[in-house]
Amino acid sequence: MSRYSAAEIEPKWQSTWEEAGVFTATRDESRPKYYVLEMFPYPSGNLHIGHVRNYTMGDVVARYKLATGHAVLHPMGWDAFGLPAENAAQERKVHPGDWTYANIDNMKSQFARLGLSLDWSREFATCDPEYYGQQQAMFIDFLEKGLVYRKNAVVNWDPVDMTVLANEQVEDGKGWRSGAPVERRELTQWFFRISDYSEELLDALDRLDEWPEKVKSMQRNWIGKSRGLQFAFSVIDGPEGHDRVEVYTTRPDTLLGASFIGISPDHPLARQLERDDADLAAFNAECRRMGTSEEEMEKAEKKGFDTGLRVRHPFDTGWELPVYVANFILMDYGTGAIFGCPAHDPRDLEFARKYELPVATVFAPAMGEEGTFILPEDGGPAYVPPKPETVRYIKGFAGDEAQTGDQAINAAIAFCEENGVGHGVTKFRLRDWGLSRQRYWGCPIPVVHCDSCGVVPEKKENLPVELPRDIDFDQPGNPLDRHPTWRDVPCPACGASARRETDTMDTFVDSSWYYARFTSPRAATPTDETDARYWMNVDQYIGGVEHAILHLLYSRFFARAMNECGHLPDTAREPFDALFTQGMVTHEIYQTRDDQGRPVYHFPHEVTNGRLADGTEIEVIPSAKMSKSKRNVVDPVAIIERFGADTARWFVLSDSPPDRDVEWTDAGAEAASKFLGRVWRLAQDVPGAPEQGEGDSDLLREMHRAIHDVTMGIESFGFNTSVARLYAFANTFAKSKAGRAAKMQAMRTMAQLMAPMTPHLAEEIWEMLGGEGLIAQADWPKADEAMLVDDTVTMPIQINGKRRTEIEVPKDMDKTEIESLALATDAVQKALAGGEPKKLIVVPGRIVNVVV
RNA sequence: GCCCGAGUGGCGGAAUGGUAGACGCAGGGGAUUCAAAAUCCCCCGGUGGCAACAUCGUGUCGGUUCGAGUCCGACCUCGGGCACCA
Repeated sequence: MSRYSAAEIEPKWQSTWEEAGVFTATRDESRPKYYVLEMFPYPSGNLHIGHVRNYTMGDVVARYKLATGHAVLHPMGWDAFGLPAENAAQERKVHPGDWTYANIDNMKSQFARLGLSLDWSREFATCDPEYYGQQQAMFIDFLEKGLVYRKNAVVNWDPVDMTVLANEQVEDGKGWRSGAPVERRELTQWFFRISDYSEELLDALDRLDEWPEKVKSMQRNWIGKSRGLQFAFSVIDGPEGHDRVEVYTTRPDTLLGASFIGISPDHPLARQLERDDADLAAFNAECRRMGTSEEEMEKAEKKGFDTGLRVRHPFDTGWELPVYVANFILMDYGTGAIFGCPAHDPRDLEFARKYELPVATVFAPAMGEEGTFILPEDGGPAYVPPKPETVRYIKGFAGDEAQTGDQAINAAIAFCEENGVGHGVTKFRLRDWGLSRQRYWGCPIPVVHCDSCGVVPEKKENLPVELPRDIDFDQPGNPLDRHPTWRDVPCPACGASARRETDTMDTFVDSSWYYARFTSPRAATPTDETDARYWMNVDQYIGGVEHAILHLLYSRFFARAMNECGHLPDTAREPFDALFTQGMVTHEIYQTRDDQGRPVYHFPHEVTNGRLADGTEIEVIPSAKMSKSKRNVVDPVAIIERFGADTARWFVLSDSPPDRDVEWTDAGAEAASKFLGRVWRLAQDVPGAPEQGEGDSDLLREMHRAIHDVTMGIESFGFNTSVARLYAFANTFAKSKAGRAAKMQAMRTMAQLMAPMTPHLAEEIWEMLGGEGLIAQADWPKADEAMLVDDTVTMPIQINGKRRTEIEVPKDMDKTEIESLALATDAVQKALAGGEPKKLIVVPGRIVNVVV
């Protein structure tokens, strides 16, 4: 008997599939189409095990859909622009393009060994001029439609390296390379008007039935629709032009609990006041030294600066409130100014206690529900019940004394509108999408700055605006800015000498439409109408939950914007019909520190028994998402070399549910390999099995159940249960004494059921057992419903909810018969001790519960 | 800090509100073998018991229900996201 050798059979079938063009997607109006897409990878240089998991899952779906008669589109490409290439350029003196394409070559060869059912003829990288040229064309369309504009926005500025830093490059408020404290700097930048679509992006979530609830929930919160009151406090003796401070609040019902006004350090009033107030200027400067991330702002100690200004309460002109500049107020949200109500906001309470401001409770728990309620002014915590909860208003001014927060808010808005104090407004948290990056390795923004014409889009016939090849990273900052010739171009409008925009696009732009480009990757326009119409939408999108908000929201916006510019049909405004977020593969992080105490990370393969090769002991940080920067990644190539691709595929699908994180350990790959060997041997034995056997129908019954269960598993993304089911089927098969014909049928079916997961092994068995054609193109087996049900069923009998015994009954036995059988059992008789049951629950086919 | 998840044997996990622990790993025992590898078979949550069986048990505390891993509330721990990592 020959041994199962993945090294021999896998390349053989991979070339067979390729030669037969099995996975080339072609439009076929006679078949239902199915577009399955996994989030394309960043070409870091090597596949990691997370990729294997992600792409194997997509492959299972793609192969299954092919077997069920669909025209399948399953493409692959590269999310190839981005920071790591520039980091490599600085650290290793390689050109970002060379580095990227070399990585792509390497990863593509690793991909090939996994035997994925990908249509490689559609491959592209986002850094291909052909791709980003089309992106530039769309940018110009967006510009004409008013979907893009320029405004000022702050960035993290490293004053030593003289460069803009990504949030990731800011550590504890300092630049990661220079160690210099980061400053906020304002630059004129390009923005997409995604906020114009807030309402639509929010409403459409309700119709995304095949998206995970958690993702929709995160997007809803991110979009952040709120109803509130916008009104103004009048400033007493304020500086010229600042006699009012506009405030937005979602809790106008707490107006009588107001204790101070807080404005952002970037608020126009704060900027005005700091001109004549050195202390305030210093305070604002300190606030501006913080990084730009919301997380950093929220975690920072809450600080304020009393401007000395006072404002009048809108309900009582004699009531004056102090105006503080506070470091936790975002200029980007609302009006950049708030009123603080310490009794009902933990952050305001912390602030009020720190600066000894008054605390006044507006509402308390409803009558009879006070419990151990302590007034915030008496040292209790801020009282923030859910808005639908009924509370008792102590300092209410609209509506009943007892009402819900929601009712009170509505009543307060109505009251204020009637009395001329502001008006109700709906606001969204979602901000416009800043796409400018002051970097080289991205898609150039195709506009020209002309002294007489202003900002002028490049002519479409001049696209793509290609990145210059001759650049250097010897100095920090954007090489495009200091390139000797690239910037100098004639104005597309007047022909006078002008300057190219040197900002490039956020890489999220690249990944916001690649799914559409895959439908016609070589088209001379961004998309081809016929192809887009046929293939869109993506029927199943698969990727990491870390993309739950930004990438998916941006893509949803982009599809709408593309639709409005005629690049996608109306039906594709919502581009992903179904979404599956697979869990991450996690691994421990191994770290040492450099001479300045900064962390240095090490790959798992560099670590043996907690030490590096030179004997340095490493710190172990608990498992976290695998990431290039933390180096906690595992090389799947080593596993493929040792066991083969099928084993790697089988292993990543088994055990953990696909949507849950899995911690990578070496244990188990061995077991997967053993199992595949076992199936192989079982298949080899089939032709030699005796013609006549016993239990043919039992084996076939089990086969039909396996078909049913494995199919359900695949359709519901429960690949781990499909795998478990196949283990069980293999166990049954191994024990079966059935005759040759039954075994043949069962084994061919097993191969088919395994084919989406272990396609090479499946083809080999299929061929060995005389299957017709390629298993990759064979029709998916169908379960015979009649074979799925048992004639008898085991019913557990509970006494007071605890299982005590069981009875075996015909599956359609009626309730009263089951009742009498159950009551007759020894356990029930003993429990009843001659008495009557208090209650008897019989769920036919499921359970009997006797309450005594 | 805010938003979203997840917690079940030694381990990964299974379980339409209905027998908790399927399947796999590790472990133990056995068969085969001169021996080993490979393979095959059996056992395998804790406690008590020779056993039958009893009892406890799904992060913690409380609730709903005839019945809760599953539903509700509070908390703890871990993970993801927080707009320039991708």
